[in-house]
Amino acid sequence: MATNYSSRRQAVLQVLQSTKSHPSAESIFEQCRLLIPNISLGTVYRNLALLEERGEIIKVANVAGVDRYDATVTPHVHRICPCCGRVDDVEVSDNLRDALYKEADDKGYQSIQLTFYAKCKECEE
Amino acid sequence: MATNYSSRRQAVLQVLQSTKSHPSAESIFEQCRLLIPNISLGTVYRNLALLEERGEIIKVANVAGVDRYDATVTPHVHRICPCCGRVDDVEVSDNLRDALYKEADDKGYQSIQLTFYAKCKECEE
DNA sequence: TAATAAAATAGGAATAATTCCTAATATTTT
DNA sequence: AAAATATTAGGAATTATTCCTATTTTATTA
Repeated sequence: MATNYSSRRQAVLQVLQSTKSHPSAESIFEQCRLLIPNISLGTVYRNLALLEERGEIIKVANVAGVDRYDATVTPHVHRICPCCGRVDDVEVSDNLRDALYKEADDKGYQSIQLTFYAKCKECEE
Repeated sequence: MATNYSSRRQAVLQVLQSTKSHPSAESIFEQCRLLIPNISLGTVYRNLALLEERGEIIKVANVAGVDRYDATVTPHVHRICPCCGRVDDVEVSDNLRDALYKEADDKGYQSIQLTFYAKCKECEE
C-alpha cells in the first residue's frame, strides 16, 4: 500500500474494486461517502484520474455523456444496454479473443476496446 | 430528398459525408458556417441527434469528453490516437470480422463497437 | 397562387459533467 | 518535533450539450 497512502484514494479504489457495476464518478462518490462522510466529489475525480494514469483502473465507456470506470484492468469485453445504460462484462468465444489479439499484434495496436450493445433483461419488457 | 428538406439538415449531413475525420459537433458547425454563415450550433446538435435517430449517421466515439460523428453507418472498425484524439477507419482481417459477427449473432447483440488505440504517425515522434 | 398549418431555426439561457483553484489539513521526510 | 511535500474540501469555473421561445422557413391546403 506504500503508493496508496491517502485514505481517500484507498476509498475510491476499494469502492470501485468491490462492484461489478462499472460506476460513474458520482456513484463512486456516493459510495465513498458511506466510508468517509466528508469526502468531496473533486477528490473522487482527481483520484480516478490519478489511478487511471497509474494503470490501476480504466475508464471503460462513456454512457449518455457520463464516464464509467472499472477496476478490472485485464482486457475484457463489455455489453451496454442502450436503454438504461447498464454496463456488464461478457465472455467471448476463444476464437474471437484470439482474432482480436492477433489483429492488435499484427497491426501494432496498443489496446482494444470491444463493446456490444444489447437490451438487458429488465429493459426487454 | 423528401425527408431532408431543411437546408440546415442538408448542410450538416453533407459536411459529415464529405469528410473522413469523424468530426465533433463544433467542427461540423464550423464547416457548416462556410456554407450557411448564420447557422447556429444548437441547430447542428439538433440535426445530428435527429439524423442519428433516423439511422443516417452514427455517434462513433467520445474522445476527451467530446462526441464524434460518422456518416458511414455500415459496420466498421476505428483506431483512435490516445495522444491527439484522431479517429480513423481501419480494415480488419476477414477472420476477425467473421468472429465478431458470429459472436453478435450467437449472443443476440444488436450492434458492435470495436476500437483499437494506437499512436498516429504525427504523435509517434 | 394565397392562406394556413407545421416544422425548423437563431440566439442565447440553462444544465450537468468535469476540471480548476486555494487555503487548510494530512502525510512524509528530515 | 519541525520542515517539506502531498492531498483535500469546498466551491467556483469551464465546457459540451440541451433547452427555450419568438421568428422564419417549409409544407399543405384551398
